[in-house]
Amino acid sequence: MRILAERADIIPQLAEVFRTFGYEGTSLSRITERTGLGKGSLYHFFPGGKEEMASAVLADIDDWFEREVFTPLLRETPENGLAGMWKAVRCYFQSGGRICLVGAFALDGTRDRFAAGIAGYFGRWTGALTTTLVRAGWTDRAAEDAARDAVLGIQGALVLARAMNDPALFSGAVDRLEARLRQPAPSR
Amino acid sequence: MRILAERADIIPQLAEVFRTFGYEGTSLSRITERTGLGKGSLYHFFPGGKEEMASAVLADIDDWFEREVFTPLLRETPENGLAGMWKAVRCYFQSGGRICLVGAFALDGTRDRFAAGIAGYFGRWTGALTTTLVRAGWTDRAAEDAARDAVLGIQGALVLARAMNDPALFSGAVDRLEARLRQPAPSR
DNA sequence: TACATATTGTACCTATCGGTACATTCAAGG
DNA sequence: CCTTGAATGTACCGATAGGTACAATATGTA
Repeated sequence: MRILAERADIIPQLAEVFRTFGYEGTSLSRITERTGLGKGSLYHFFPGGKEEMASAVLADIDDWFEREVFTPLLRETPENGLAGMWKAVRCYFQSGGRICLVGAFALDGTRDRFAAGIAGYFGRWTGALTTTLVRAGWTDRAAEDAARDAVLGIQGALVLARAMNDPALFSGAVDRLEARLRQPAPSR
Repeated sequence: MRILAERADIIPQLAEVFRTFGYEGTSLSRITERTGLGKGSLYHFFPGGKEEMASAVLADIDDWFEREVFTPLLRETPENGLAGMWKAVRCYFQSGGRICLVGAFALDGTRDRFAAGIAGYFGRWTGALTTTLVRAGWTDRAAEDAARDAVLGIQGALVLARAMNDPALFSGAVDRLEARLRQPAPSR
């Protein structure tokens, strides 16, 4: 067994730091402070420095969603896939207590640095959700709109919940988003 | 007439810098570069430095929404108030080409610095919108939920549009949000 | 024109930024 | 053991961060 750190162990801690302070607000000294790892270790695991650290975090998030959300959405029945997605979303974002790092990075200049990863994450999410809704009987157009509205609703709920410092706001919004995707043919 | 700068002239330029780089990513040198004003002028108008600059920008945004959105919402007929809000939203966010600084600040550590202002902005927005919907015949509960969903939808649409680098995505989402508020009694 | 005030440019300060170099320590395999 | 390579701590680098001090300049008014 290893006592020393492994790259994979560090990534969740890095993610928390970036989530807390944003990309620009995250300094190496803050990373050291939160992870207990000096620059020596940090640059050993991530020779590309801060940018590679953030990149690794994004890739890790991407993997998690691919495994826990996107793939189930496409492989299981639409009902199970959707149920799994909402459960995963509530769990991952800790009922509104944790923000989406990908969304946060998208808003400022950090986006340019990770444009491909950010667009890929949201593209595959809305894509998988659209496909699922079509399989559930929605028309192509309605499914695409509804998928975007769901994903964007989650992001907006995270913004609003954090702005108002009220995580319950996230839970309530997610309940309504989930309900909206359950009616097979949209009434509007 | 004055040739030298006035505080009010600087604020929109400051807003653009903060929008582009975020609070932490905005350095004094970048502000100087974009505004053409040296540290002398900057600290003359904003003795509190960067924090006061961002604070002034937030207050300016707040004023604009108060004047152009919240007040009309409460003073005019619900139909006119709502129509005005959607027009103002499309215009202000430049059809998805411009993000909401208040929402961006809410997501990272910057929130703690401006917590009151950020919560106030979103609180007054959802509050005015709730009141308007009640006046339009919605039940209290449905109005409150719908108001939150609309505001959060706008924020999420900005995130998604920027993430996908597709401003049209914002316009489409706003069309649907507007339509959803138009049906007096929600079908669900 | 002369004065008072508002505005601006220059020089400088300390702290910290991201990053590098490298010697040291550690764990495991032969 | 002893070697080897992964992992780490320490010291350091130039650049830039936010901020201050203050002299110089511009402006409106008497």
